[in-house]
Amino acid sequence: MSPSPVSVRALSRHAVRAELARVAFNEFCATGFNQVTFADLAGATGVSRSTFLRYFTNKEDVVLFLFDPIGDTIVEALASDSRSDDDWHALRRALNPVVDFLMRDTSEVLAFLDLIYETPALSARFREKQFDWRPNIVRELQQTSAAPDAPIVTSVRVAAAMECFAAALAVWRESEGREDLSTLIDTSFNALDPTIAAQTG
Amino acid sequence: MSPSPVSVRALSRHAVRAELARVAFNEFCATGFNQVTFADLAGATGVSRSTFLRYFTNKEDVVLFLFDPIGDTIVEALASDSRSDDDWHALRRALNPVVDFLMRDTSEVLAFLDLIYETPALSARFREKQFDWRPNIVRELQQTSAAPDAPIVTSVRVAAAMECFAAALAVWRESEGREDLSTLIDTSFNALDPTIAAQTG
DNA sequence: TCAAACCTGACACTGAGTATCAGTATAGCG
DNA sequence: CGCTATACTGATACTCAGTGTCAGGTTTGA
Repeated sequence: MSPSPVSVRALSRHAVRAELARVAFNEFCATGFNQVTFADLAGATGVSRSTFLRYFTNKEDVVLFLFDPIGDTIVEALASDSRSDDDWHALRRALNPVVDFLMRDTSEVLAFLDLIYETPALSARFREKQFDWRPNIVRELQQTSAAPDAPIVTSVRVAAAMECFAAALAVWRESEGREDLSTLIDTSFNALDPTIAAQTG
Repeated sequence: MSPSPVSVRALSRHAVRAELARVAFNEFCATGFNQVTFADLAGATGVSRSTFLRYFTNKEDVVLFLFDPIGDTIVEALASDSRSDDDWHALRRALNPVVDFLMRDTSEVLAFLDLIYETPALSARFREKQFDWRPNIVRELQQTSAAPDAPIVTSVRVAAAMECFAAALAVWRESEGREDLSTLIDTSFNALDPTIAAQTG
């Protein structure tokens, strides 16, 4: 038998990671992110500090690694898009699977966002993570397009789209999940479209 | 005599800060940002580690504090704007004084940007700094406008404008200052204006 | 001249993140 | 089944950023 594409070790590693993160998240919520040390987490999870640190590159990643799939989700959505219209509408559509992903368990996501938004260090890393998604998205858009625009043009559109998503997510959290995330994203995207959002001045 | 608005101590502090930063910048360029420790900087500047740390909140700030005035510059530009048209054009105009500020000494600014862009920790903090400018800009826009839009709408526009600036600055640096920064900013802003940038699809 | 405010260097401390190493468990192969 | 590669683990030691405190000295403003 050839080595299985998903090795047993990788599965185990994934499971351990999830369990460590689960326990750690409770600690963070109870005591505050900055107050909890790796030594505390080691004690709470029953694993050594060394081992804990081997599963996460830094403390913020213990919370934020859950959002890692989003970047790839966007890229894949763009790849499987018919691309009959412009970048902006394609980017808007590419966020739909992300919304689906977040809506799988809204109360869990809201709990995570609460912790993130009230912890500056986590907010900062969260923005970094979103920033890191951009290059792949830009590349995908440029490859898919029949007549790609200048790199700076595509980059700016992607950056703006990600900021629209971020702004919508922030408002959605403030509403404690009561407002509709898709509608908020639409509002954000329309805010940059002068043909739709005519201003009074 | 009433206490002078700019005290002698504040002046001194400002001068010391500038000198410390100047020496530190040379060290960073010569040895690499991450390789230089606060102990090294203390040695190079002839001041104690404690004192050095009292002048800067963190290592990144030693380099980035030079860009602090930009946020206020944008707000002031908006405040003194006639606001005869929409947010987007007002934001574009508000960047003109920033361009002037950066063009006072292009070679120095380019040297700083080189160090920043090749040091991930500095890039991240630089983005954080730009992010911190946003709330004040949003507030100014909302206060100035006769009929302000919803907060999320203004926030998204400000975020997009700042990303346009960042993208233009990055390209300007890549061109080693040969391209025109104002033109690059125009290109960025137009990339988000579908009435101007008609796409081929 | 005096007191309050401030600056400085020295020192001690916490905690994140890195690196190494010996011992152990496991996967895959003959 | 046994062998060997490889990966996981905990212990330990280390570097360095950043915080806090304290005593001694300097400046400021009255």
